[in-house]
Amino acid sequence: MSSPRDRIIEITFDLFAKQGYNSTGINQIISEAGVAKASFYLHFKSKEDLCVEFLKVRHQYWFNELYTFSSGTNDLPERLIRAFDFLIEMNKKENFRGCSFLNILSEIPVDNVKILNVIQSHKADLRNYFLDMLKDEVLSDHIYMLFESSIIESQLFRSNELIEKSKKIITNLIP
Amino acid sequence: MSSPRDRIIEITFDLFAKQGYNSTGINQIISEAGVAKASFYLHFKSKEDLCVEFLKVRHQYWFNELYTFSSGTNDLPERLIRAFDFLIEMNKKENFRGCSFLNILSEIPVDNVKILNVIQSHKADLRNYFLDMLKDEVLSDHIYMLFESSIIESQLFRSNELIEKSKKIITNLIP
Amino acid sequence: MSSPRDRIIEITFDLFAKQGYNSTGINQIISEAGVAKASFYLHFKSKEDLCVEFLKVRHQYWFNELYTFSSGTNDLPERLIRAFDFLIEMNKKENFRGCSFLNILSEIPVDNVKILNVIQSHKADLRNYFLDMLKDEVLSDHIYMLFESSIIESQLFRSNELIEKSKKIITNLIP
Amino acid sequence: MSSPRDRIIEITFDLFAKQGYNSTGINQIISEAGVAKASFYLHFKSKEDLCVEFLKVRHQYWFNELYTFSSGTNDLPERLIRAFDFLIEMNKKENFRGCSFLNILSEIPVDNVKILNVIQSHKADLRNYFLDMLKDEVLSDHIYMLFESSIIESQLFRSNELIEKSKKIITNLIP
DNA sequence: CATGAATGAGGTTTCATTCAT
DNA sequence: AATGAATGAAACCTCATTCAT
Repeated sequence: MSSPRDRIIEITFDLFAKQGYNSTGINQIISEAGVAKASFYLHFKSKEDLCVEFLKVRHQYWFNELYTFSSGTNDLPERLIRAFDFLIEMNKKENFRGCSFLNILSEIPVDNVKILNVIQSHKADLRNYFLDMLKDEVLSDHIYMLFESSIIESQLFRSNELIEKSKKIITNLIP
Repeated sequence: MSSPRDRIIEITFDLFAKQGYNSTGINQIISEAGVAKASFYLHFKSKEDLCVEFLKVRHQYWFNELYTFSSGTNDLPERLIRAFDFLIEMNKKENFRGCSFLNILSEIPVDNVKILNVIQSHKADLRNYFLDMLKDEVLSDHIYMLFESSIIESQLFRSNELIEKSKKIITNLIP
Repeated sequence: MSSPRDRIIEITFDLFAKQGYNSTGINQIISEAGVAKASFYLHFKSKEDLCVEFLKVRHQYWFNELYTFSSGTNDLPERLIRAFDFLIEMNKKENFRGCSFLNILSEIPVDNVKILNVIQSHKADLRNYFLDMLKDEVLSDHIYMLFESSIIESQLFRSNELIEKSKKIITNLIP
Repeated sequence: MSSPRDRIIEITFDLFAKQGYNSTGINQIISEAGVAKASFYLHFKSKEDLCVEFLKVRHQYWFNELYTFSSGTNDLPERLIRAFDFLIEMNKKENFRGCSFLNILSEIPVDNVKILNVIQSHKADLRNYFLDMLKDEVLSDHIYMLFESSIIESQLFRSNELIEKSKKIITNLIP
């Protein structure tokens, strides 16, 4: 059996993504991880600290999945389309729970800089992901914004409709 | 002095928009509204009910402000640009708190259909707002998605940068 | 049966005096008072608040008992002696638990002004009690200090020895 | 670098005197001493044990300082006055934190005999300090009590006023 | 229509101590 | 002799909601 710390992170990964930050209590985490409460606080200074750790793990996981999903082609438009198909895949896997980073952004007080920084950093990386591919800041940000909307609107309407529409739109945008 | 119900709604309007749904407790609401606890539950079956009411009021308010801000021109591109300028105005007024509807979407459990419906309805109206103007579903959804991203990204980065970029992009999109 | 608030105060009165401030938890108080936790916080903003309330009640009680015990004579030396006999009485009744005010003074952080003020106020009243009787500040403070020591030393040694010695001393001090 | 045990004692000496017994956690002690948790319990059976050790070290320290401060004169009244001036010096050095022994007396449960004995022993030594000087039990206990009050009242009122008053009083007491 | 007291369930965090290595 | 992870129990406090009046 894995270490308490690992079990906490594993369970947190599931619960935060599924239920959100505020709806997931320490009690549920330690209970499902089979860990004593004091053990939790041995490894994480606070729930906020756990959140930062979660976001970092999620960041790793999410980009890994994206890379894996998009690899296998060097065709630029194809790679872009695959990024959006990745969203469809994630919606299927996670039942339209949207973006953990944006969800937590909505849950934290405006002055929580520690968490905000991690979220900003994640999205900055995503912006760069598109910029690296397209080498055109206006175009890449354009697509980044369609990508972000695609996540949110599919979460809102529990549907991939606008993701599909985005795919069509960007097909026409790319030279 | 206005009725207890009105005072509750008025205060809720401020607090939910400013602090979010979960961070605003019933106690704070009734205390700032100067209303007894039981009086609150006389007018609202639950906090969820109040949330629905809040979203309806917010819906009214938000579209009124948008209409007011966009009126005064019949030029199509100009009206579109003004919609985005309205976001800048709101960010200034509400300190980059983002969209109350999307924020609450992130805060509620996935199975809360009652609230979800109100949020979906609001965003459907917004989609129609652009569709009515543009009469082209692909184009209007395209702009709708840029609009949604503009809200979220400005909330995330506490900056109007991507709103301004969107304005430039749509200028080139409109025939 | 009395109100929850009264039961809380009654139980607190016993527990704080018997066990001290830090050794008495909210859980024990509400459990012995037969009151829900939220009911406690309905009436007291915090444990610190309860402490202030306790000290005020204790202040009332203690001076009432002192007055009662010392009444029945107008002879000055006799009244003074009775004040010290009152300490013996209290030690018997409360098993040498000493002074609640001084005990709590030792338990709070140095910067807790709210509680400190109440304690200072109590002791200032006691100093004035002797000053009013003796009309001589040096003499009254002299006796006040013997009185304070009498409390503490009897608590420390679980004995009335130094109270008795103080009685002999002040008999020689009074003209 | 000194041994873990010594570092623990050194840090404890500072923290217990500054923050009190209950407000100082084992975690803070080992963290500031740079010692592992288990190493602590290797040297001390319990926090209570550490407390006993602390009181013994404090006892040594306190009397040493008192002797040092009072030496340099063989004049009896002068030596007595210096004892009270020593209190003023300690208040200055330790910011009116009072007597560690009496503070801990207030913090421990009434039935903690182990710690109680050490405190009683310290104060018995202090009583003997005055008795050895004065050879008159009534007078020495009289002054001992003024001394004890002086400590406590200066802690309570964050002022040396009653110490100064005690000095005047005892000047008149000594033949 | 209005009230304020009362609640059960849960929140996050910290305590002194022990165990396996 | 030394360690750091793990713990059960308890700390103080807040949540949305209901009840008796």
